[in-house]
Amino acid sequence: MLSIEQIRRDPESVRQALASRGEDDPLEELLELDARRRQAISQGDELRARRNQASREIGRLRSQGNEAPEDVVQEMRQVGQEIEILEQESRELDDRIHSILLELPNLPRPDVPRGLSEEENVVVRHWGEPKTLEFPGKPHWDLAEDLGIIDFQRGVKLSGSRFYTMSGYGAKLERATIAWMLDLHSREHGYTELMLPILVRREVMEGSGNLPKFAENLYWDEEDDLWLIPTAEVPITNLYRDEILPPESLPRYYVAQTPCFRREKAAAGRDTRGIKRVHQFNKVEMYKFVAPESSDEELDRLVADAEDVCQRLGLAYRVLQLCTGDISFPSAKTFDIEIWSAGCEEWLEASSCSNCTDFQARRANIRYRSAAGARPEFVHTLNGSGLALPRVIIAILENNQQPDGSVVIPEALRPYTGFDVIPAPGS
RNA sequence: GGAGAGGUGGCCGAGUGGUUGAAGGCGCCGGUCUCGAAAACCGGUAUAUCCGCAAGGGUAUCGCGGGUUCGAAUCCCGCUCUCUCCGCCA
Repeated sequence: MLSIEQIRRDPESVRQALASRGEDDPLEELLELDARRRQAISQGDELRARRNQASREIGRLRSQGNEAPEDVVQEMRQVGQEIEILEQESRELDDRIHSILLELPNLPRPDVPRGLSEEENVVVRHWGEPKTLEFPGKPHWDLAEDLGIIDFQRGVKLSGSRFYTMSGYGAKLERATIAWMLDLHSREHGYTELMLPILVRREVMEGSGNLPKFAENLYWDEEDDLWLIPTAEVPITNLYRDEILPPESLPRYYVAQTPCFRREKAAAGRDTRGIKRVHQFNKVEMYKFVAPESSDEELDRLVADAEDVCQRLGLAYRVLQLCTGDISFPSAKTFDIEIWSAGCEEWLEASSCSNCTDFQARRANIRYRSAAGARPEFVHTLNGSGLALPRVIIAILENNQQPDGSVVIPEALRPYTGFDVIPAPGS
């Protein structure tokens, strides 16, 4: 959520920042509502001050055994009604302001490349040589099906399109990759591992920015009003909701593996083959709560931690800085990591690392004190995949496939898989 | 799912209609004392919002929402969460 104070103080730069994202701004309406709201509050406060004073006087008289003067009581009864009207007015204005603010995205950092579509994203670096196969390689949907490790038909039988099942070597490869990534981040990069609920309350979805605007991409249980998370970012963001963290408690780094659920309504018809875009997938998510002044630097280190995963798996990748029009709703600055996959011959987005500045912290009311006695400030939050499983599995399978259809397991994963190779079909 | 108990400030805990934003204690911060520390003593210690350059002042907040009243932490109604016991259950 954007700060109404900032909008009041400097509407022009907020307007420009929103325009750089391709967003129409409602600032004029917002400012007018805000002015009216503040006026209603002032008037109400003034009346309440009068009433409090009179009530105190009545109390004093009563304690001395005297009756309250009837004209004062009458007048205060009148004042009470006026207060009620003003209260209702300011509550309504507040609701309207709040609901407008909930729909506005974060403001891009000044150093984010300007542009309205993904065409304007900037490749900031490459690592590794994109793999080319010496033989006709298969895309993973053929490869995995031939190996008998992914069953698309039976996934559809259970749950419909964009669902799949994994078995045998495939299931073990996924589990091993998750365990290895969690160990890497927790043992070597300083993250604390978490196990989290994947069903969350409505307000938790609001805190992370997924509601109210993106409801159609979420699965929802109506009876209990619980929502299936599209990423671990959602529960982690809300861990410290409505808390004031003491000094010295930042930064905090967390890592968690959860299933992620996405309806993919907006992408209907896209990427329908294979496991690149599915309704349920596993993801290892990194997350940071940091002091505002350090968030840009922390983002760079977050990206580096995600890159480390790719490097250790020997996956060639490129890092993109997303332009103003392509960063996600809560983000002020985002880097994507795309890994090369030799079968379908494309760059696959395996990680998206964002600095959400105080946007989620304001929504979820997460604050901290920089020093004992200091005024509470909103923290900055960052999130990044480290990494998203299906796409890592795609790249591992496609890049490491052999002419006979077998797949060699990356060295780093072998202690976790317990096998070095997924044997060729029929062997 | 059934029955009961309960949600007060960073924590514990008092408080059943009137100068109570809230006693007392703990914790924390500052000071006195000390070579230094401990102890003791003194003082300070919530958040949000509005007005104000500031100093300062007003208002709101005792789980949440509503009601009664000149006035609600205190009374009434609804909701919610926690705990205990029973039932069910991986």
